[in-house]
Amino acid sequence: MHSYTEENYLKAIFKLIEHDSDVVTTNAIAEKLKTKAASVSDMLKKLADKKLINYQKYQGVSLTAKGEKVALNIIRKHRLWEMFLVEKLDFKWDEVHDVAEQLEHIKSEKLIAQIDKFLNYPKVDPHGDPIPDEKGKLQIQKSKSISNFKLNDVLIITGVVDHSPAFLRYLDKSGLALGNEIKIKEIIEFDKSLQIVVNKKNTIFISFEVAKNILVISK
Amino acid sequence: MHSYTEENYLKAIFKLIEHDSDVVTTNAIAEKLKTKAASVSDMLKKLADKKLINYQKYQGVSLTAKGEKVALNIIRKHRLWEMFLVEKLDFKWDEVHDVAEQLEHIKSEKLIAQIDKFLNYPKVDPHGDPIPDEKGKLQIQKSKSISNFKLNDVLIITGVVDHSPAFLRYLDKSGLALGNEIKIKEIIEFDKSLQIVVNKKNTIFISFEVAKNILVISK
DNA sequence: ACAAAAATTTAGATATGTCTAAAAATTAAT
DNA sequence: ATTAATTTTTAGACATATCTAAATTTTTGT
Repeated sequence: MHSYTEENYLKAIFKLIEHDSDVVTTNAIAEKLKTKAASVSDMLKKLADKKLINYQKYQGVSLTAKGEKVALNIIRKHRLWEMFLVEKLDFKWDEVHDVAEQLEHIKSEKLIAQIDKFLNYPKVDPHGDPIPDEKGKLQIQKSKSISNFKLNDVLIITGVVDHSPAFLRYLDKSGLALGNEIKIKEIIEFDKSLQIVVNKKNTIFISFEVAKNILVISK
Repeated sequence: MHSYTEENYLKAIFKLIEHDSDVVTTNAIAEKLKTKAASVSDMLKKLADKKLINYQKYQGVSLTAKGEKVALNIIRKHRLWEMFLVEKLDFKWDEVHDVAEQLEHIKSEKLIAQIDKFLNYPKVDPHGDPIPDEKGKLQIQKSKSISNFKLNDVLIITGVVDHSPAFLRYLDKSGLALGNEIKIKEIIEFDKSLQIVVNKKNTIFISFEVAKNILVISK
């Protein structure tokens, strides 16, 4: 079995690789886990010994098949727990992260299988992130951020990039939720900020920064 | 905040005091936690420094008010999680212990409050053990084991002393469940084993050892 | 291509929790 | 009441995971 800490390192590496390059640097991991590069070096050595990562000194790391399996399992558990908290225990989507960070390390095959069943096998979590299946299969997200679209495009909100409570609360306040339809009404050339119509009703302004952090698909 | 290990020590001390004497010995704790007396001594020093236990070398330990509060909170979480597993996730009563041992250490006030609400504020767990309230108030169990009663007494099963899967599965197999009515039909003098009628239907034999481990109240 | 800057690793410490073996204190027995 | 047995504690190690500071490697800039 893997320690709490090892699991967190594998998850961090997976997430850093997922969106960006194919290799992760020591510093990037240190920043993500709020620890120091020296500590990361130590742990990388340990994970490499266990064949969970591909690691050569100074050359960055990637996950082995074995390491990726562990990471995906943790992510599966994290996202199912988030779903459970929101769907069954009335948590808001900006409140679930820290608790799910703890729950994801509970070791019990049956527990997570039953949670999955109890939730009726959800495909995405409350932030629109896909939930890997028992085998670690992850559905590819085909959504892009709003900033990739053009005037008059009609889109459906499917997810968020930033998961911070501050950002999620801003979306709540602005009436932007998963599943909402938005239409790009105006694009300000100067700062790339946008005017959008939400659910054919309310017109609001969002900055380029916000637009980059909202994931959508064409309607 | 207290570490996972500290919480387990406090819970163990509480449980050892609960039924037996007013002071616990180092060896008793070591046996309960499956560790060595030397390790216990080290930890007791630490817990005493934090004012969670009353401890004088060689004289055994008891919990301070502060330590008892922590212990009761862990027990509350453990029992609520057990209830959740049985009621909502179709776990059997002999399957919940190990998972609840992990879940009880999750740190989130809101989480446990919501689980409590979701279960509609249960008073006892699947084994009939009382669930402490948010303030740590524990309802006193007035039940005794079957072995304390006499011929022709009619009783209701309210709990179990032994929580081992082996014992619980034996009860399932014998048709003995919480809430069942039993009548003492015969007491064998030689070995104190009993013949009992369950729910006015089935007559079964149970050993004195089993009788000691089933808690009941008079009907 | 070489020096300077940045990133990464190693060395040596610290903190937690565990262990074995030895020492000390308590309890039991004659 | 003194010895023997048992229990408990201390001393010294070990494993995990972390840190700071120093050393090393890689990357960048001219």
